[in-house]
Amino acid sequence: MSMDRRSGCPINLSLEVFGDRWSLIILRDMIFGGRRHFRELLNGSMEGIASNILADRLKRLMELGMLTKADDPSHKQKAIYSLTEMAITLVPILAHLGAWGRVWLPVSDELSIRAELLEKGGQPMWDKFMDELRHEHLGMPLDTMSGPSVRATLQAAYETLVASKALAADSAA
Amino acid sequence: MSMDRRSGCPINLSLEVFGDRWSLIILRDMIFGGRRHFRELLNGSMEGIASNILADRLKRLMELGMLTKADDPSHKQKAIYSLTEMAITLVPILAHLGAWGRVWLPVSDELSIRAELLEKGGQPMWDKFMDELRHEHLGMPLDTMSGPSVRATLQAAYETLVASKALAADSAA
DNA sequence: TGCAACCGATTGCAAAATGCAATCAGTTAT
DNA sequence: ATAACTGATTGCATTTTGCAATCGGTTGCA
Repeated sequence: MSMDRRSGCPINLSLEVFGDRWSLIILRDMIFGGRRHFRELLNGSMEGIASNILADRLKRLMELGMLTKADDPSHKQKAIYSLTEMAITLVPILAHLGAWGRVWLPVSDELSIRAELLEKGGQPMWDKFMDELRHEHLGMPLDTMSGPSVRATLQAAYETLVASKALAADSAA
Repeated sequence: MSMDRRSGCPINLSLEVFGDRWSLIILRDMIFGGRRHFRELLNGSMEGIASNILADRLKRLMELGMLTKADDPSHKQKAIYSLTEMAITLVPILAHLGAWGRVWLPVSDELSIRAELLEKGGQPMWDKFMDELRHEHLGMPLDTMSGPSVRATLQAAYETLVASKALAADSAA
């Protein structure tokens, strides 16, 4: 990986980390989708990432310190990718990014419900989510065990909306 | 510009808008640097953008609704680029991005002082800044005229730091 | 034991994006 | 007159991307 930096500006450096069309998509799928394996990321990606691009970005994100890789004890070939603290602290940025996109871009209802809830939940919800991610990826103890996980909450809202949309489409047909 | 979207996910759509290495740099220079003209952006860019890339991105950002272009009455050839509301609302995202980069990436002291002040100022400072940008780019009245502008405050802090660094380097030599 | 499915990648290749230098025609200041 | 400056455009070499096929090894099942 090229380590030549264009400038020491924080925004520029951040852009050099995830200013491409795939890195943040992969992190999104790990954070919100709970994906940890290559194949999960490959097949689960809504946007259809190619396997060579995925391999390249995983390697790059590891070199940047955003991910770590470990052997899966249940399968000699399987690797488990984990988020580092550096990646987990992207949660507020992802929340803002989703909120901005929801206002200004042609988002789909189903896919933006998560962003809406995350925006409404604000910093307390982001803190809870980051705490859960630290537990899941770094093995840290959960600060507080209060109700369903943030990811489960978001996922449930998404599935409820998809189901109600399907129902509406059925009754219209 | 290609309008085919990979998915309706807010994060993905946001990434399709500025998930490249230059778009956000240009917006940064317009927002924090106050640049409005092609040459200002071309020569003032710390990262050294090429003129063809700049022309392409300006066109693209206009098509996306992030910028508008107007004639400069003082010079028949000059064009003035203005931020739209869509671009102005990126301020909190840029603030978060800068804050994240300051923590995790090898930023330079001089260039990160702005990000530090913007982070410490929080939402009130971001609101004031957006208000000033609306005045500057959209001709809207200033809500409150209170002290120096946010941009001037950030710029002054930057210059003070550069001067003190130069002084320290002199005394060491 | 054979075999299909699955594992994380890698390879070859075409297409697109990028970076760089030179250049453009029109405008302005001297 | 002319030199500098305006927002670009062009040509070209290099790099990155996207896609499809494939790799060698592992696993679960018959």
